[in-house]
Amino acid sequence: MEKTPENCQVEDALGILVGKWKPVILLYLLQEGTKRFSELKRKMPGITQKMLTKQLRELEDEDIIQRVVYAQVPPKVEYSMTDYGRSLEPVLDAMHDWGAKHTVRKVLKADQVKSS
Amino acid sequence: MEKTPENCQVEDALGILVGKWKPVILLYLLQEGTKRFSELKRKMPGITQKMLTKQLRELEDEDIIQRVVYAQVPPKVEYSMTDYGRSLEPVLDAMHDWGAKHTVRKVLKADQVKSS
DNA sequence: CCCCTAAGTATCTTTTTGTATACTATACCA
DNA sequence: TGGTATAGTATACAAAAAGATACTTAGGGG
Repeated sequence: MEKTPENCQVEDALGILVGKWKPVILLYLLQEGTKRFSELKRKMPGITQKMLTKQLRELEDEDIIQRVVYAQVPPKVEYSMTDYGRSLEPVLDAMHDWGAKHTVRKVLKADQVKSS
Repeated sequence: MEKTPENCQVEDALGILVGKWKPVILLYLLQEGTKRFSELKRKMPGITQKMLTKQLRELEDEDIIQRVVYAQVPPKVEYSMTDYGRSLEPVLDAMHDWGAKHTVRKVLKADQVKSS
């Protein structure tokens, strides 16, 4: 597909990735596989239950992740990437690579300020 | 740099790209080069002056774009990508590619619903 | 009986984003 | 003398995202 501003598919990917916690959730699921709700929560101190639930629901609604509920008490719910979700990996990779360089640059800039 | 959730540089790129109009602005500047404020505004019917100004300022603060003011009346201000900004191109490409496939998929899904 | 756990809901408040509208400066043109 | 154009700022307001806190459900352990 042609890549013009009028025809901006960038927004679609952006729409899925935007959310304070979504990238982190996706990286966890991509790299560490299936995770329970409580495991994700423990990994992200600072997130509230409501927020985690909301982000997971949104990702599930987009078919990026899969939610499996076990009928037991206390509840057990597992989340994992769908095949479709895994197709986002190149995007996350590109962002990560850019971010890594960006971080280096920020450090250099901060350095310049200090030594001036 | 290692790619782990704890070390999430994805957010940096995301932080720069998020904003209702930023991806479109960047695609315009990347693909069509230097643009005046009013040209960008005309290209994006629906954006308010305040919003366009704000998005441009934020991109400028991140050194993604460059702002050149000509001392004349009526005012003339030109915006263009910085070299650093151009380094975002792979990210935008990855997102665009994904978005293009995603669009196709959405169409197929809508189709399934109709034929069921 | 009461408390614990896991994975949530339900409300309410705050913060962040975005929209709408009006206003400014100043050279040039008729 | 008054209108036009450009690139804004100021102010008020609406909507969306995020955060804080309390409540729920039901089985198992003490």
